[in-house]
Amino acid sequence: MRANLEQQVENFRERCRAAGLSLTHQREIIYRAVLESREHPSPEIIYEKVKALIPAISLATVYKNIHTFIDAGLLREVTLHHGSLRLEANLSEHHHLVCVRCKAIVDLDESDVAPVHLKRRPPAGFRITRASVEFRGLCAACAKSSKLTAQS
Amino acid sequence: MRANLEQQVENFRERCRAAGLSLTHQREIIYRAVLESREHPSPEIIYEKVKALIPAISLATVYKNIHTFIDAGLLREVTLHHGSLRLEANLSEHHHLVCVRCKAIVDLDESDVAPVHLKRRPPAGFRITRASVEFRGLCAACAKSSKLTAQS
DNA sequence: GACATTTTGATAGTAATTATCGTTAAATAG
DNA sequence: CTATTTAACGATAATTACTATCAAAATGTC
Repeated sequence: MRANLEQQVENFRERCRAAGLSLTHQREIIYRAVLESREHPSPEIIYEKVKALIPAISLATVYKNIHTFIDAGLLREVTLHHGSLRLEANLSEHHHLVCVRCKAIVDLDESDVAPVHLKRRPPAGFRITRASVEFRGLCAACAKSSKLTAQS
Repeated sequence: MRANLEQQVENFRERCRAAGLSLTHQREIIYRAVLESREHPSPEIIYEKVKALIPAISLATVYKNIHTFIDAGLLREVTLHHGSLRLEANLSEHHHLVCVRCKAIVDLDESDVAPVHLKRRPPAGFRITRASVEFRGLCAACAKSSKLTAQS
């Protein structure tokens, strides 16, 4: 279940202090905008929402704080590969192992993973055509070169 | 197991003909470049590989053909959200339902999906920190407005 | 092989994101 | 509570990834 909103915001303040981040008005409004969104918003969407409350805010501030929050583990990116299109020719069912640091993708055969299935009916007429698992973690090389600072 | 390369290329030619696509030298080399890649390449990487064989090729040709191939179902994009960063504040384990057309993302609670686990040992020292399932399909609104032409 | 149609290459244009830098606000010392 | 230090902000230029345009070249068909 979803914790109550003000509680989550208080937790946010706590974690900012713990991470040595200044608590600015802009930061709290940006974080709230993501918290209150169900739709996994893009930076542009967040910018629009925040601008309704802080008309003078800069788009750059939104981007900077999004990254600050990701680095501090307060927000998470839905995909680690948003920067550039990544392709595959393997059209058979399979799964992926992704390194959160170097973004390398390794295929896992379908048979390597316990069968995936949705226990409930998908929401409101959604027609599922495919299911694949993404395992995130650190590849051997990245694990060696660094400690994991923020989960992704 | 991986079908042999020349067989896959022959299958590619077949499917191009079936889709009414001209068989150009550029197309075959681009498709081969993806086929021969283990690393789920970006358009830039493909461009570099292809340029070694066709020095005069244009980057635009690479991009156009990648999209032609995706539309024809010959290639698949690893993530549907490479165009723009998408965020979430929900840090607990959960899964996603994604519409291949409108790119909407809906959360599924961890308990809605049968437990995910890797049956074999992850390759070469990879440390997994998280596993999540992406269900792809068409949301109700998109299913109504169109037929599914290419799988993603 | 000639013609109609696609595709290609060069390049200009656009969207998303990042860097720079002077100004302002937050944190902390006194 | 004021001054000082430091971090963050806002404006905007720059960059990166991608897309559109269009004349020239290659493909497929008859």
